[in-house]
Amino acid sequence: MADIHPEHAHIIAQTKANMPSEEVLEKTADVFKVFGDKTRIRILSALSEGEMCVCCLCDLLGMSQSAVSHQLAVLKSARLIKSRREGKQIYYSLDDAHIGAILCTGISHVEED
Amino acid sequence: MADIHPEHAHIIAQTKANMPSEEVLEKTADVFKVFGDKTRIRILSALSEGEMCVCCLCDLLGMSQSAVSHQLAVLKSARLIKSRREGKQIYYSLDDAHIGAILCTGISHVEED
DNA sequence: TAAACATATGAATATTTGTTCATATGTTCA
DNA sequence: TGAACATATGAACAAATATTCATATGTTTA
Repeated sequence: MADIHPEHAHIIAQTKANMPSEEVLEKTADVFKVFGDKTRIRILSALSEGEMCVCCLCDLLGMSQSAVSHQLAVLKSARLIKSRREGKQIYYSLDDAHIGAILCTGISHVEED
Repeated sequence: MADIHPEHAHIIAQTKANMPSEEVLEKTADVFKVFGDKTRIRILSALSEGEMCVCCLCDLLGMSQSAVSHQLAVLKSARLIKSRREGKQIYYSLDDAHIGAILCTGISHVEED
């Protein structure tokens, strides 16, 4: 491993000073981690069109109810989606405008290649 | 697992029609997956201040050269960063303005809690 | 209230992934 | 050209995670 060159020391110090706290960086990574799964992205993409119940999501995704519910739980505990009960069914929707924005930015980045 | 209610069928069809292709969704998840690690977020955050060589990153992050290089390889193969050689050292920087934007959006989302 | 329905959840398994260790590659300087 | 330096990389291991299976919880309807 290389030693730090003296002339780089102040750049390191300055960069360190300008960076967000470790806590913020860790939480940010955790948010992106939740976006970083194909099933969850498909769910978020579907919900960006409007709220939807679990059975519709299962049909739309072609996945088991259990797998979908597990991922919904992950999304909800990260506060990317929220839920609403109507009778026997539970409707999910994006929690926040930020969520749709982050999703869109990511999709645009991919599509602009 | 529940059956689809007939009155939901058209919502499913319509949502499906409006969603990006499976390929785009998968690539989008892959991009976010790369953002979804604390070490890589710390690297990206540091590079958002300007280019930096590997040994500086190691010092800044307090991590081994090998661990940092492995993550730099991941970031580079996903085209989130690019590199430039100057003598013995290799300088890394963000590949694209999009990368900084996505990072900022995520950090803002976390900080606004 | 019992049965049917919609969804949630714990445990187990298989896969993915981040770090370490050892070593290879490529560059400069004496 | 050989030694020192800066970085990359393959293999191995440990930790994290997505799905399946079985079952539990909560709601409605007959």
